[in-house]
Amino acid sequence: MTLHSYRYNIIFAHRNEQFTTMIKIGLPDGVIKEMPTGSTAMDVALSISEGLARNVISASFKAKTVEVSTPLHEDGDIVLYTWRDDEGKKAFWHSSAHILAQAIEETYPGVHLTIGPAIENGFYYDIDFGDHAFSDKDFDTIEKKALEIAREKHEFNLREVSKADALTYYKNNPYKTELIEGLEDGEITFCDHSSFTDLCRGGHLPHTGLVKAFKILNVAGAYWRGDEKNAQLTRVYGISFPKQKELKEYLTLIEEAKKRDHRKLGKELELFAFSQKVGQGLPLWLPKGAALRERLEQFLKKAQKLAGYEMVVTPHIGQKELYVTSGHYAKYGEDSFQPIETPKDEEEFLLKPMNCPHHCEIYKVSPHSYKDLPKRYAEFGTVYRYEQSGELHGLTRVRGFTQDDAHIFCTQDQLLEEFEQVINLTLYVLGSLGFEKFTAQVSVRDMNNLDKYIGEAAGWEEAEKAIIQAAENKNLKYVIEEGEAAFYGPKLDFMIKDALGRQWQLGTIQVDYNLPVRFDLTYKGSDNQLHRPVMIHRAPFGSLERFVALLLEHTGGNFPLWLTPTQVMVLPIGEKQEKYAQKVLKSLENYEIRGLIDARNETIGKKIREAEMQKIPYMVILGEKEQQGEMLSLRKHGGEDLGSMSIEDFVKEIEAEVSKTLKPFKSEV
RNA sequence: GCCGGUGUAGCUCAGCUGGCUAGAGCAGCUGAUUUGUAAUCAGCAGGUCGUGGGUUCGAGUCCCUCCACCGGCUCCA
Repeated sequence: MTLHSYRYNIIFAHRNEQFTTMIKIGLPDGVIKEMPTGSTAMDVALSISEGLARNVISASFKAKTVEVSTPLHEDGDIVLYTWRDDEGKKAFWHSSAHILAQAIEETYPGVHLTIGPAIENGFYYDIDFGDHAFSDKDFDTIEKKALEIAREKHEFNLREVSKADALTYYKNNPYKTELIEGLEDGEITFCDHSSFTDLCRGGHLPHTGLVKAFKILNVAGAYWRGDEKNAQLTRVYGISFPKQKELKEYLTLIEEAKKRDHRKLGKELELFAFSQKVGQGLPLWLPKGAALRERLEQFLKKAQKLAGYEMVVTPHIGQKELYVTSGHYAKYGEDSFQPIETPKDEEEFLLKPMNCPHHCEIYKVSPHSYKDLPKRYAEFGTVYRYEQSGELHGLTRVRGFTQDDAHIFCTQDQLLEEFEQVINLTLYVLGSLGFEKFTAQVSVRDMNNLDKYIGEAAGWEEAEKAIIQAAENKNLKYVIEEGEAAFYGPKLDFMIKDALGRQWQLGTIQVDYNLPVRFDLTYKGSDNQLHRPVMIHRAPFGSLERFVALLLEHTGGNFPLWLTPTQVMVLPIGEKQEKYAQKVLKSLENYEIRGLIDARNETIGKKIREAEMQKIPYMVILGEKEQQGEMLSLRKHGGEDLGSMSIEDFVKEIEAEVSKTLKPFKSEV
């Protein structure tokens, strides 16, 4: 059960804290329960839910304004927050940001504080340190100081301040002054604790003492108000917890994430590499990585063929004019494009940053009738974008990458069905690769700002309806985001959650009303008139680079069996079993099972260890026993011993395992 | 691009405040060993200490330039 509330003054209470007034609690079934004076936060929590009580560290009461999802609460009712609630965490970390600010200000007098909000995991404070370069050497001092402040159990007190008084208080701080300038009398509040005062909207712990663990995670540069034209501040990230143990758990989680970092795994599993000499952001795919890509491509090609796509191939460069026509050149600016030098300066070529203009030109090669639509052109198109150096990140952000791109040209009437087809294909792709948790995000126009969108309103409306209808028809869990549409059309993105609960955007499907106009694409309708086709961009993987990165982090390197580079490692125990090992491998290869033999003169323990580290799903161990019985002993990655079995049974085992994730694609909607 | 940090052998890392010829483990090579479910033993080889410059009697260590990487910001067709 979650209680939602908005606009309140939270006062956190310790679980043993007694309430001095009679409290009414709204229960989910609509019952209002009255708690006598003197009840503790724990009592109250217990009457709400047994399960919740264990987590209660705090409660708020005397709320000024409380709005809840179900109309159970009246003014003055209690709203309980637990450490597990988003609101509770927010208050906890918001308070911690104040403590951090105090610790820093007392250590480095003269710094300018700016803003310090709670975030999803912890909090940060943006600070102008002046000449001091705040770095990890300073963390220790500040952490100790913060915990000292916490231990003193200072109360947080919110008070209203007039604009004039606030400006006077912050006359030496240009940032706070700017913030206050944007506020009106009556909406300015200061929060005091200890000797420290900060401009603050409210929402706090009752006192600092609840913070028992405090850690500064890192520092980073951040522009004032997020604008790169503004001064750059130092952003100090921190996290805090009510228990030391929880901090430890959090740090362990971070360690876990580091182990799954695709850059680390990519190196360890010999999938890809970078070379300073080749250039930054330009990945080199090693044999195992290339094989993985190949398999992904074949997998998608097969499904796409069934879904009626045609493969096309377009060059890696195009004339500048092409991108001027498409509008991309004006939109992204020349700095994003990579020019090609030509022997004579007569023509200007650019490395291809997207495939769509090329596909539009393919569409234009011949005239089209409504009878041959939809046209679905697919290409594994490698594109180059000159990303700023600081934005490059492993395989997720590179300067050269291959999109599993396709463009569908269809009539407005076909839009709904085509959209459903694409969702169908995307779901198939995600499902086959083990992504089970996802939601869809439908991005539509900002209805208050219609000027920024091009194309006819009627078409937009239909497209937005079609997308939502398609999402409904496919039973997707979706949210509608107003104002998130691209200027040229609405879109649907899949938001997937990886194994560590991190959100990623994947498998985008976009409707485009812009390019068909810019390239003057037409088809002849049944009325013998020329009409404008609608264009759909889609890429289930997004790019192979990004997708492999995501897959690595999601699976921790344990790919689905059908995809993994080496499925089986055959391990003869001694020299005498080498021939038999060859025979076993041959039989497996006849069933299209990918295996290798490790016949080195090493102990079986060592060979197993190395196969384990390479995350190879199956290890086949062959000794004298197995050779005599024409059997094999099977070990699964992770140590599970599957005992001995015949080759045929092993093949069945693999085939069963593969078909758990990889199913044939069904093209009907 | 911006702020902060890092860069030592193929990989992971040690090398304190400047001082003999820069170390270790793994990987590699050679030899012994022919092995039963996560590291057999021994020997050998391997480094312009990211790059260029500077300070110093002396620089892996201090300073500057550039390059790359890492954490963020901004950006993401």
